[in-house]
Amino acid sequence: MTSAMTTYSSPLLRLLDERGYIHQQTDAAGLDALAAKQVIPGYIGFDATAPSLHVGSLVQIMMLRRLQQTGHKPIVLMGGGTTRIGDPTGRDESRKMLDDATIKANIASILTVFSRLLTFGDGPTDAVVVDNNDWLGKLGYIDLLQEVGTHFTVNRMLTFDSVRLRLEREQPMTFLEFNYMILQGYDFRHLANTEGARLQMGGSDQWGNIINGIELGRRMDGADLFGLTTPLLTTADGAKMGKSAAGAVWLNPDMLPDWDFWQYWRNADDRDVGRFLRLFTDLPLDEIARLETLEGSEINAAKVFLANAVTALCRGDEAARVAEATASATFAGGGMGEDLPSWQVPSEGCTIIDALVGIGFAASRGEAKRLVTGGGARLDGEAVTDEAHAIAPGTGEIRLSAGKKKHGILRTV
RNA sequence: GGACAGGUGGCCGAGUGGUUAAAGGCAGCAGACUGUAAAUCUGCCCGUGCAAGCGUACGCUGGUUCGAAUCCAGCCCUGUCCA
Repeated sequence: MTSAMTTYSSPLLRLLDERGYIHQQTDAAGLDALAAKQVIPGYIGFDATAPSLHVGSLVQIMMLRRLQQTGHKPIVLMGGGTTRIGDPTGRDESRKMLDDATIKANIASILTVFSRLLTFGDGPTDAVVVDNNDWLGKLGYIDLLQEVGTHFTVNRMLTFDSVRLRLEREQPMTFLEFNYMILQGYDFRHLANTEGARLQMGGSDQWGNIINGIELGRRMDGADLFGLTTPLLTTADGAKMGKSAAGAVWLNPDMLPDWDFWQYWRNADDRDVGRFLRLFTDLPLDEIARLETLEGSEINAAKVFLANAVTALCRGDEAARVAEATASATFAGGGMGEDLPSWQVPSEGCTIIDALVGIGFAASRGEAKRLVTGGGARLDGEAVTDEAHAIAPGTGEIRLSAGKKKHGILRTV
């Protein structure tokens, strides 16, 4: 842990420190000195279990961005190989295995977001992408045991949280999963040799895995490697970041509409605003300091700024602009914006229940009925409590609301 | 391979023949209060239906019974201990 008193000489660590990225470091002074005198290739590994990362990974991506902003070289490590095993960290049960084609497709999809946040290329500080399947896939079992296995003791592996917790809860851990940390450690050593990587970053839950890599590099090559972790991001009310009502807050637009992405940030807890602005935007610190002292309804201005900035970064300026316009039309004006979800009412008309299900505000007809009965459904701002309430065709665009925050457009033409 | 314990709704966890669509908690949704915040209070929380009801559901497959999440058999999976 770093204290606020720490002063760094390198722009990299100063920036990371000021903006709240640092949780633990293996050798703060050593890394600071190195960062002050040379370009540091640093990497973070990402899982390929889904076609998109969600906002829980955004801190990590932003760290790579900060690395590049301060003149260093980000390496994006896609876990094509390790995903075939499955990281046991933080999981109380094994997860299902993915086939190679799915993993490949996931990686391609995940990478689309990175291109917005990082500059890729061949230059000394340009970001590069590597896939650990390229080297782990080639490693034979005997080679692995001989090369890497001798540097790990089971005694120590058993003390790792990822293993220990599983055992304590009497949950199964397969031998396959048990090997995850060995392979992940090997990644660092490999990247140090092939890409000159000196720094691995990650969430605080990756601390153990990172240490393994540093240790392995030291033992096998005498390399001097560094590790740095971010605090585990939870929202102010204690929930893990990245989950919302509808599920995960995905970074890819095809998995979550811009409007919902924008709303996620707009609805942030008061207490999170300053922290999020520091982590997820490039706004200068004195400006953030000003915004986060806003109180009462004024803090909403800061939330709008946050939503705009993060959406622009991950989805593009246009997406942010449209979402904000939609929000001000919808919430302030009581009207409708172009970004709201919409649904075409069938030509013969339908009931409000059909519309709620059709537009996706209710998962089943029963749920829609409960919503109506509970007084949470509104048409053009008027509460509708009659389940049979009909929506006639040919009455133009009607604003359908479910609760305070979900709004959509019914087209009846 | 053996002994023992266990597999319940998104999660945790009661339930050991009918009153059980299954206690309680968490998460979630809605209402009130607010600022599209938090906290608090209230209601809801398998599907379908206006409803009565019907259909699904307690690891899987069979069986006993008027009736099974609950009893029996076989199988699958997990844990602990033993070989």
